[in-house]
Amino acid sequence: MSENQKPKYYITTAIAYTSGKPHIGNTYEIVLADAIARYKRSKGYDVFFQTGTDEHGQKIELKANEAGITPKEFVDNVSTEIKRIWDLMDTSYDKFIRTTDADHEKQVQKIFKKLYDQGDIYKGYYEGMYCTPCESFFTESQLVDGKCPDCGREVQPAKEEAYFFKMSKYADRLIEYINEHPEFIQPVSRKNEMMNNFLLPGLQDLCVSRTSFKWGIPVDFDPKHVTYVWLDALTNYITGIGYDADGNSTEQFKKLWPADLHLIGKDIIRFHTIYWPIFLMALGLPLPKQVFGHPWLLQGDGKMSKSKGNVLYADELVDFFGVDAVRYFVLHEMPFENDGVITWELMVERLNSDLANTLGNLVNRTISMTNKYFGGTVADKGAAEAVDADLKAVIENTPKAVDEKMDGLRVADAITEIFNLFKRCNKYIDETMPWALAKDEAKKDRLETVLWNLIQGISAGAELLESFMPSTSKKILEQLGGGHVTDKPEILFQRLDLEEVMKKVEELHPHKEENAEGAGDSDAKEEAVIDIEPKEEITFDQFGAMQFQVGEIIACEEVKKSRKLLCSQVKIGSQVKQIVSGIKAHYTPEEMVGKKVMVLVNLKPAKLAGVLSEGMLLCAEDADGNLSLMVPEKDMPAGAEIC
RNA sequence: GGCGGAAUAGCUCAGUUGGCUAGAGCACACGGUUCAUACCCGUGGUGUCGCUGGUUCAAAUCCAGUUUCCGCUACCA
Repeated sequence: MSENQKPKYYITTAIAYTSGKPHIGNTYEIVLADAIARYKRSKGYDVFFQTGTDEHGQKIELKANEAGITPKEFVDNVSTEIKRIWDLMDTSYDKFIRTTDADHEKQVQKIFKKLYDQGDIYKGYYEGMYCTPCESFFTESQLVDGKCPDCGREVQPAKEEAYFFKMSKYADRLIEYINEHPEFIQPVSRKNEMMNNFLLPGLQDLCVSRTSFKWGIPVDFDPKHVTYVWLDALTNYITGIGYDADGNSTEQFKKLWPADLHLIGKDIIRFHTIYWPIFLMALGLPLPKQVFGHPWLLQGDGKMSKSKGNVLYADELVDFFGVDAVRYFVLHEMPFENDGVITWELMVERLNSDLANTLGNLVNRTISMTNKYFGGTVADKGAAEAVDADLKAVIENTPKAVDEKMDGLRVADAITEIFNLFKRCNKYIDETMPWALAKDEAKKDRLETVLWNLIQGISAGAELLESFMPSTSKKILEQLGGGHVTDKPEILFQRLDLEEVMKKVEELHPHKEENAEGAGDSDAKEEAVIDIEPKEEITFDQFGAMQFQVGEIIACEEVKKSRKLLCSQVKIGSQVKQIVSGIKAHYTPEEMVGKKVMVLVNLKPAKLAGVLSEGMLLCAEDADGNLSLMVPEKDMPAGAEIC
């Protein structure tokens, strides 16, 4: 079959945002995509697999500033690191695109212009409350008690020039498309969320330019604007394969587009199933065939947090377990719809149970017997027995079962099918008892046939494994050698002792215990360091403008309509103020009553969830969002000024 | 508040359009085996299938109500 006759398959991952080193959760996506890409290649598809990095935006501009380097230097570093990890994970991408690539930037500018010229993008005003020092717009609802959520200063109603995309124009066509293509959004449960929350209620036009930061692709006909992230990032899927907005797209583009699968995280489904299809409609391009919003891989012991030292990185896991074990884990442990969990303990358990015991030991015992009984070489002697039939049936059926699972993107289930074959091989050994056959010279042919069958079974499984654990697949096939096995079998997966692993992990990331007693204190303090974005210096007058007093909570109840709010009656001097606070998750109304707390009293009253709030209770917040009310260290009367 | 999903063995979950004694993996226990990385094979559950009611010859499965958890969203920290 020539290259041209092969059906094409274009698969992409989301491009990784270059704000920092990707953890194992981010790394999962590229491994999943790689498994699918390798599988499709094995099925005879002409696969093009694209990944890359998303490198623009205000956050990166800020991070680069902090680091004292230019944004370009910053993203060069991070992008290199990301690529290093993708390579470490043995992923077979064909193209690694960067949104700072010159040809991408040029096309984004042309796309912007084209959409503007045809009237889909128009110049309008981004209206809202503006904080001058922060150079940022906020909607009324984003304001914290009427002030800038970043710096807490006054904001002014203002409008900023911005470009918008007319989303509503294409909404009906998109609704129709989604209804006619039920496979477009995967898993299907996400389809309803998009329909009910966005499409059916009516789409808002999307702001596609910013003037508040510089690190982006300038709008060439209006250079004080930079292209806002989604128009810049999403278009990588077409610019990376040679799209040209003037109609001079490459042959490669014509062959590959539309994409067969966009593999993305569940958090960005909306952008890929609403905005991206609409951009494509506006450009007159066909829509991608499928968007799969995969679930997340989460830490077992609570939220990932750098201060807890429990962030897992792919390269670290690889140091302990090896590339294929990590690939196996993330692929096998990730269900189709629910989030998966990864911990050191689970990782060790999978490695020992599935990889070392079931698979590694199987290969090892088979090679050992082949060497022991036949000097390393066996052939099919045709001494079949009834018991062979079932093994052969499983060998024959497993590829079909894997196909079925992979067609539905059920990667974890596909791997399970392969391991069922290995388990069947182990059972076959017990059924045939080669060591017993070996004692009877008359059964030599039978023994050789058994080992031959076994090698066939394992080899079949190893071949299927190529998509998921490429180097293990290769190693097994090499060791088995199609009937002439190696005389020195290499241990594929060494069993690990959980306690020893945990000890090493402990050395690598000293775990911080929660109990705040005695000697543990210094550690606890060290981990508790929280750095927040420093705000601009203020004058004494500005400080003086805020009035803080001690307030006594005399009554408190839940705000029924909300999830987070408590409504307190706070006695301050001779008056009582009603204050609503978002602390339901941390305090019960009963606990609140009687507390004397620090109150910002001259804050402009605001309605929260329809309830009037006439001030603010001050709290300390840790890295995990736990809140603690500020109370006076000595008993003070309600109304005492805090200064 | 709106829309949707989930609740099944100690743990993680399967259970298609209602149908025979409700399943798998892991963990645990016991038995077998010795080629092998103390490995492999087999056997083992009293599970009120969240709770209450309803439809039916028959409900884990369908309907109504209820509790808890989750997702998206809104509002809001």
